[in-house]
Amino acid sequence: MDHQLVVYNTLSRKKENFEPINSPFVGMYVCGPTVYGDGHLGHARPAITFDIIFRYLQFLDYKVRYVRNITDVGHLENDADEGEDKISKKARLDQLEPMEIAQYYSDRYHENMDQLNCLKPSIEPRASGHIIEQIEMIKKIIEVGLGYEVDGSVYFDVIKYSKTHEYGKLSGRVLEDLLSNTRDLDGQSEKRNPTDFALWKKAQPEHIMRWPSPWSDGFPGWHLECSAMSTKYLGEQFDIHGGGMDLLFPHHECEIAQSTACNGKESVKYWLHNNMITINGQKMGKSLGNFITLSDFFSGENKLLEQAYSPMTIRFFILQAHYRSTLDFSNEALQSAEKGLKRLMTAMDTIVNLKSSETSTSNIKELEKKCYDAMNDDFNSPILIAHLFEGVRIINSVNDGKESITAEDLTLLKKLFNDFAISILGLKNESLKNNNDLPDKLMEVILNLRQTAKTNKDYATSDKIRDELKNINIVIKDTKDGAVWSEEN
RNA sequence: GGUUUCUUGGCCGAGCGGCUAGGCACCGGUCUGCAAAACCGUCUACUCCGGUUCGAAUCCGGAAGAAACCUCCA
Repeated sequence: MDHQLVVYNTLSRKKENFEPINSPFVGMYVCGPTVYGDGHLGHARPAITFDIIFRYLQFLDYKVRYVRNITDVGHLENDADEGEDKISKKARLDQLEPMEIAQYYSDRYHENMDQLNCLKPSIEPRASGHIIEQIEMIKKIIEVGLGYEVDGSVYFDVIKYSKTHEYGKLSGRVLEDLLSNTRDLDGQSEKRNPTDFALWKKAQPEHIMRWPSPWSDGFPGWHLECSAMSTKYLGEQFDIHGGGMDLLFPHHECEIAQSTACNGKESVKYWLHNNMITINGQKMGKSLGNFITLSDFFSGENKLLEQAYSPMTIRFFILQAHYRSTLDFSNEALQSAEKGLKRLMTAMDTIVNLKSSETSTSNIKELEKKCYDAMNDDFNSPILIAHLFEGVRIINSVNDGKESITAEDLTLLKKLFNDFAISILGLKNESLKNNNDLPDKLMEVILNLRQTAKTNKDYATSDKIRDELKNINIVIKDTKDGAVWSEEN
């Protein structure tokens, strides 16, 4: 089957046919978290967005190398020289080694990602493990004359770069505007121009995270790691670079400048950006302090939450909106997502026992095509989900005997749900049926019923329960502390 | 202030010039010991004002409102 996938490229602001540089191989780099705090709902968005992109590309038989970094080198909180970085600050406050902070929060992040059923990236490089690569990159940039050193720090010369390249092409910014519109310069910058950005920063005495370099003991600038690590693992040119829209400027713009300066050519073919999750119409973010952590969602322990929401509810909620649209958080929206997901999952249980007939009242082939079309149109998961609900309607109608389906169509329908709901959208049934605790929980109910019967001296019933369980090799033994059960072979 | 984007029914959320998006909620019905589920049906839309067009939620112009980025943020 030949499916033309179309993706929206931020660089061209258009949908483009997806054609890998070196098919069937696809390289995808996504900006990961800075690990100095618990992951919140906003972090789930890119993770899930690029998870379904990863899943779908693999489903289309591409060989995908998916790289998502962990930023464990603290970025400066502000551009002033005496700025402290986020990880160091947290470490100082908690009296821990910065790497303890980074380790703790990356573990938490991974746990959340597993809960959300996000596949692990192929490579998850850490910035701190690639200091050498970053230093080499700075050397190259200085070599080509686009980096300059001032007192142990190295900056990228944006003005000079823009003479031969278009700085601002990704975010649609014009350098002159940037220069005239930059906010207050916070004084004492060593930079030649306010638009220049740091490649290497000399560490102040109190700065704990530091590495040696030809220029000073310090740390790499905050855009450099992505350029260095994407080049290392995906090559000088690769297919997809993803991340949140808030990273568009300056982060990704600077990445382009660095990589281009270094490699002499554009490195990324398709730039993909997910939109923000909002709360009361405003972006949910760390700096605004209006975020709700993923763990809070799963436990329900947050003032803003009326109840707990399972990881799959969160996943489904996010997938019900297109990744390039903002998505507004509310309890009402999450509750309807929860119900919708349940309906979908119930139908997937129903389909297993569905009976086929001579004829079909629905066109499953066409439904399948619509599902492919939805995903091929820039990963339109909400449309895909709408089509899956059409499938749900069919399943329920057939189950009710109001519609019919042939054996062939039934097989196709099962495959459709398996492919699109499970493999591509990465949904999974969280119901008890797929829960390992189920036997224990069921036996508890049965043993309680039997105990009630015994208390009522209804020994016929209590014996019947014991005998019938014995028939399926479950043995009940009455002990002083109550009944226990075990499996006999 | 600059750049970019958005404004759809009770809520969420698709839509890219003509065809019911979908989910949740509501209402009516079928089914039902009760409850739930399921099924059928119904009802609420395209911020406003102009224009292009046989025809616009969809294209163009204007107005109002909102957001993101311009500083770390997914």
